[in-house]
Amino acid sequence: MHTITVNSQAERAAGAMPAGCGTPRGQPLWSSLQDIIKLLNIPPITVDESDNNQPFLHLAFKHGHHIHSVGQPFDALYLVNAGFLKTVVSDEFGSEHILNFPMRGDLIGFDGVYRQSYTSEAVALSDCDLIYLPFYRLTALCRKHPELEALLYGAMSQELVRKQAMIATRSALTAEARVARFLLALGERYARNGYSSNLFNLRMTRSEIGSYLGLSLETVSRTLSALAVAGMIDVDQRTIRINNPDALTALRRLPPSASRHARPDCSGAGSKSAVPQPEQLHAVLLD
Amino acid sequence: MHTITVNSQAERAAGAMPAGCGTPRGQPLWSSLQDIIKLLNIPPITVDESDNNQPFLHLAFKHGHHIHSVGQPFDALYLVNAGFLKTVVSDEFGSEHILNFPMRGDLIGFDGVYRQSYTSEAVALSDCDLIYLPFYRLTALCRKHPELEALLYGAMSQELVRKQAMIATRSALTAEARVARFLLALGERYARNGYSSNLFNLRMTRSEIGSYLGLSLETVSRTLSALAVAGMIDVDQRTIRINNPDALTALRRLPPSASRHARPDCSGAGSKSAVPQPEQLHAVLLD
DNA sequence: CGAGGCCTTGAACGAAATCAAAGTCAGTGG
DNA sequence: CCACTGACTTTGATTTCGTTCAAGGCCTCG
Repeated sequence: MHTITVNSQAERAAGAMPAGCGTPRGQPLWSSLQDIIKLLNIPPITVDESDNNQPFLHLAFKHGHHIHSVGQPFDALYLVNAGFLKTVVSDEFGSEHILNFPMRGDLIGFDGVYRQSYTSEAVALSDCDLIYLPFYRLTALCRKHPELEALLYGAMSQELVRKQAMIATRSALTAEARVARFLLALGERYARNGYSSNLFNLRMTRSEIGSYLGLSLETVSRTLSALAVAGMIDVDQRTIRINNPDALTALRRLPPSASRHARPDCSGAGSKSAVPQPEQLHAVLLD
Repeated sequence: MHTITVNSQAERAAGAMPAGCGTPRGQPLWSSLQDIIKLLNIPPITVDESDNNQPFLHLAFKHGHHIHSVGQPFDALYLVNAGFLKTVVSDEFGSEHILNFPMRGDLIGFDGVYRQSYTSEAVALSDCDLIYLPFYRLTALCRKHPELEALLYGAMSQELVRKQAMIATRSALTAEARVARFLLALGERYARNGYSSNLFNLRMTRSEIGSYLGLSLETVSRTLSALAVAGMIDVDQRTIRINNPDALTALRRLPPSASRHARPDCSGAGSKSAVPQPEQLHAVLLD
């Protein structure tokens, strides 16, 4: 891996670099194709030496900065090497909808391929280290390496599948279930990167979680409190501890029409009192 | 174009054909690559003669039949040449969520690339004529024709952008606005295929529309009635006439939090009558 | 210490879901 | 031809989950 110093502003002004505001990092400035493949959340493959001689640039983005914005000409994907971001679309009224919270191993920018300009914006929620992947270089490599090509098609398809699942999830689950699953999914993603899946820090505000889940920030807050009261999690500011992942997994809405015959009260397992805990979670825990 | 007769069941059993239940059509049995490119809802390109000598097979699917189902091994995309379909995902409770209503020019099956098996199912809502596009053939051609490759990446990206828009739309719009836009979008798609954009037949049930829009079938029915009462459309069973596209376009929710400072009354623009149409659509028509 | 985000909690409201009951239509078979 | 069946649709009444509005508390950072 080389270690060079680049005046990013100059290079980028010259059109060799992204139009965003990222700057090259200090330490590992370049990554080989093989490094990149290993980083992806996808079964890795091996490519030959020769193609590892043209490494890809790392860019650093500070907390709060934009990686790309809506309408900006598309030229590259970004692979997250470190840090935490959000991707956002704005509707015609100006309200924002968060699409994803990318982290290490995630690719950003697929929506720009169509029409050659980004339709969403990506914002760093922490200081980030991203690998800059010019799309023409990527596709050129794909023509040489069918396995890599399969990887790229696969990654785009995966994005699609996630969005499909998101759509289905949103209209099928209650607020409680959505928040519960959000926490679980986040934990699993942290776990994939070597962190704890049970104890972690949210990097985003309640409002951002709400936007992602299609809920108001108040509902998110209330639900977190409710899950905490139920003992499934502990909440301290943005620190979350998951005490009972199984309960969170099982948390669901009384399905639209089914399970209406289920016993209406099953939360009182321990039955600490005759009081049916009226407010609490009107959800059902299926064993 | 060749005109041959094939025993589809035999060929498919031999692995040369899709596992679905489609059968080759009678008339135009094959399409050239160039035909296919022209059919796509994407700026067309031109490919040289040689690659038009290996044409793609057409398959006929009867109303109600499955093109592919969840979990079925992925091997191909389908391009709709004629007919009307729905793509559906089922959640863990068994409830179905409609993702799209593909018609002429639309591609089906991208979700299968990841994991090499379909995560959704596609069902014919009318008799259909689909072009069977084995994915390996497609990608092989893409390696030879960078423009075609761009088309394919672009089509996948477009899918992604649509889903993103869908997510944003669903949480930002009222039932009225969602139905209104659904009708407009459907009309435009018919128009692209040479039909009227103002007078057409819904090919799907209220329930399916509801599933697509994240609404109950009752809400869809009520909303159609309300739009009709408001004079924006006429509804006769599944026949829809759009009388006032502009009104439908302008129909929207009072934005969640924004525009609360906007004048609360701005519908009286044209002010055809002093009567504020009390119940009707409590929506706002922005000029 | 003060200001401004961010978060929590309560109360009331409201959009759409759910429940319920007719009504319409196409196709079937007597 | 017409009654019958079953799927689809409409409409009404009621319920409910989540939003909106409101107020106060907490934490951070300058």
